[in-house]
Amino acid sequence: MKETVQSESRPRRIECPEEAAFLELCRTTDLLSRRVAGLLKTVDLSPNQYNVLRILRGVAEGLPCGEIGSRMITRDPDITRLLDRLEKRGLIERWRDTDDRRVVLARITPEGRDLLAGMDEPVREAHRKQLGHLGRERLRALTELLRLARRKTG
Amino acid sequence: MKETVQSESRPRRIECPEEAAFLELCRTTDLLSRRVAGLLKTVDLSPNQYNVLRILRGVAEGLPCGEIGSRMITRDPDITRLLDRLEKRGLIERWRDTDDRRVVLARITPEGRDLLAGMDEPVREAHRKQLGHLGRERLRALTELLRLARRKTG
DNA sequence: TGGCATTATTCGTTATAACGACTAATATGG
DNA sequence: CCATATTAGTCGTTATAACGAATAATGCCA
Repeated sequence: MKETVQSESRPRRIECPEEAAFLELCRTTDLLSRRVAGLLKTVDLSPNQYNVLRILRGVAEGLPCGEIGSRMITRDPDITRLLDRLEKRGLIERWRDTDDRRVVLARITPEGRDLLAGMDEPVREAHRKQLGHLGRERLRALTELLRLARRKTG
Repeated sequence: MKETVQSESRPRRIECPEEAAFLELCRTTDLLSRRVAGLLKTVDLSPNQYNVLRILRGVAEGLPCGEIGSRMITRDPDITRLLDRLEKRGLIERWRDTDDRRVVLARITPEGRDLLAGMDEPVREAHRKQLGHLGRERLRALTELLRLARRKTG
């Protein structure tokens, strides 16, 4: 006879498919991110700093701080400090917009661009090593499913 | 004529499929995790603490600290402190194994179990809201792809 | 012009992750 | 029995995310 009420031989949680997907998502992202984080650490960049730089690399004219914040879902004060650190290292620069003098624009510097460029190949290589075995078709499917997952997030 | 060497009208990085998948992975996990993190904060649990509790819930007999650490890819000293906090709140308990007296086993307490149980429905609900629109078939495909992605991680 | 909204900043706070170096207790194998 | 490995723990450190409250500068609108 079993001990107590809830000690079924296997107190298995029934997992709904959404939860299962979420868990796999976390595990996978965690695993993959660790390697990238390791790479970034060799050049003293936090994942968030790296993200900001990559965002800015895509926008030659520069971006308002608030815009960066909203892309990263990070609050203004935290963005300010994040940018402070990057600016101190000369990886970005900030200047006040001439039109609307409330906004401060941030732009990646050539130094920042170089730093990123140096990471491009190692990062890509890491991704290939970690995901390459899926093959082109599955990668495409995965990417598409993820995009779809975010699409209509309630 | 364009300004400088690298100012193609769109300095678009060519993205390899692995990298594209990785980025989608990060974005999606980030988005979904935030909501869960918000839920957890209402009961003062960090995502990691929540993870430990969930791991322990699955193992009635308890688990050695080192085993927890390796499942979470976290170092021993950090696990110790993580468990400290949980033990202080009475959510887990630790005791020395009788066989191998070096190992300390951790087990979730009824209080911990209750706390988790209280979160089960809200968490699941959140997942359903965020991923339900994919539908059963796509969820299954996504889960499977992710599992596959981790399988042979180089 | 005055009042309100927007944008960014400054300051302070807390919790946490992550890392390194070291110690203590116990096991194991020669 | 001794040397070494294993398992946890202790201590200290740093960086960071995340949050709240408040301020400054500017734009906008009535």
